[in-house]
Amino acid sequence: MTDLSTYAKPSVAVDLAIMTVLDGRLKVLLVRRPEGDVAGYAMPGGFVRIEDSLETTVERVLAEKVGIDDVHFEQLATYGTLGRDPRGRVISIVYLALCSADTLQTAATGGRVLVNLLVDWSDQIGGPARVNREGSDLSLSFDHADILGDVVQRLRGKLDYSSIAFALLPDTFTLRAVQEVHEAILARPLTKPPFRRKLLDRGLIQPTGALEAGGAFRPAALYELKSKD
Amino acid sequence: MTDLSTYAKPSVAVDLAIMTVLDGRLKVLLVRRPEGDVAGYAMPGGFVRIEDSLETTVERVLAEKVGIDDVHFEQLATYGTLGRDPRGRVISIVYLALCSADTLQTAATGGRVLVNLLVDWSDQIGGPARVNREGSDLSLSFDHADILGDVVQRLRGKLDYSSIAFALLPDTFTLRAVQEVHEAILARPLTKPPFRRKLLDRGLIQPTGALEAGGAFRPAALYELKSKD
DNA sequence: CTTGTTATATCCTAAATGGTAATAACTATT
DNA sequence: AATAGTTATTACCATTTAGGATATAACAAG
Repeated sequence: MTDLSTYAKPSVAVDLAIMTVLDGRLKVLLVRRPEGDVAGYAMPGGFVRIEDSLETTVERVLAEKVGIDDVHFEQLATYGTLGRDPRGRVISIVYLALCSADTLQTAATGGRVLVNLLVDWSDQIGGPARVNREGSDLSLSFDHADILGDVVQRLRGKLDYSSIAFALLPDTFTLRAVQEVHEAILARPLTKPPFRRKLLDRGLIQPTGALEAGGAFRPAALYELKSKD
Repeated sequence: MTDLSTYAKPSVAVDLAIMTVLDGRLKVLLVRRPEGDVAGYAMPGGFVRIEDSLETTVERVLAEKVGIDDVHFEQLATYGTLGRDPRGRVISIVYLALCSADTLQTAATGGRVLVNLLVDWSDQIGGPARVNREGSDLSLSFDHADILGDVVQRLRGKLDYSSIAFALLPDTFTLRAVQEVHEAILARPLTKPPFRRKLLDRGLIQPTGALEAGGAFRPAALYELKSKD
């Protein structure tokens, strides 16, 4: 290998797809870009400093730009096409961050908005995402429409064999709540009994013994994630 | 966002896990690192120049450092832990590259070696990889043992729903050859009839009409990938 | 023409899947 | 206190899928 400082270096950033499910819909948190800069709405992100790891950078963006912490996040993919950022050569490492809806709603102030995220099924290749708020579509900056399309596709693929759905739920939850999260991500209805069976057979969750409160009809049992055993 | 040139930038590299199946074993192409540098064997890689896209960099490494082209490759993950390269801050974007065994064998000259790659199953979490050649283990540079562990895990996961297995085979192949590739990657035997059925039911391949030549017993039918329809 | 070996097809069992219908449990109302 | 209304949970069935054992077919070599 050659000396590390011989050539001009690209900039490296992390971009965060911070997602949740609210009212049966998949949402993502975007920031409105300032005037005079690149137009539209974008995922929050920040540059990776030479003394920070990727994870540290993610946590810094979450804290400083979004004002939340303690959320589950995982790396998805890295985008480095030339010209994807008109201001210069930027390579973006995209992370998926998941948290419950109430946390995100409090974070959606000022230039931050929580918007609906729509991605077609279209022969399991996905395609770019569309975002809208109160009926009107918003335009996405950079290549973020393509990225968010990929993000949703990966989310759908991981749903069955990972435990990401629980990252979108509070500590205790009903089986119906889990199903609603799955339906929002997959954008299609699921039938209850097989869903319950598969979920319980996976052995990831256990009943707490408590029941859902406040409902008008028969209360559902509350479950929680098993601790690792 | 801030000005792109305010802070010192990390270096960005691509590292290639160039893999094949030979004699029923999963192999990876490594380069012996020069004396006086970081010790051990490593994946071939190169720095991402500011005027090159990630894909261009991959193709450059394949051509200049390995001497092959026209191989299937796809991005896997990005590694950016502090201290993973003792020479400086390097973020590595890891690509998986797959090609047929004969291509790789001709490339394995000089400092390049084609070695066995072993990763335990261990409760589907993977763990670090081990590599050996002619019975003796080789030591891996940097964090490449951990990376190669992740690589094999991803390879195993994608085997059933993607067409990566065919990237390891010549243009026409027998069903048995496909099964051998799967068995080498999964490191366990598979039963023939269900494997054949699932493979054919997926509709990705079609018989060419020709038969395998040179064998001592009943020749198998040759298949090829269907063109996209 | 026989034998050895592998390729391919047939069949069976068990498990997972997708769904419908019945029952249970609770709230709210009368 | 009884009843209606709604949802949670269970029971059950039909279909498909996976895994595997066995039989048959096809070719080469002697």
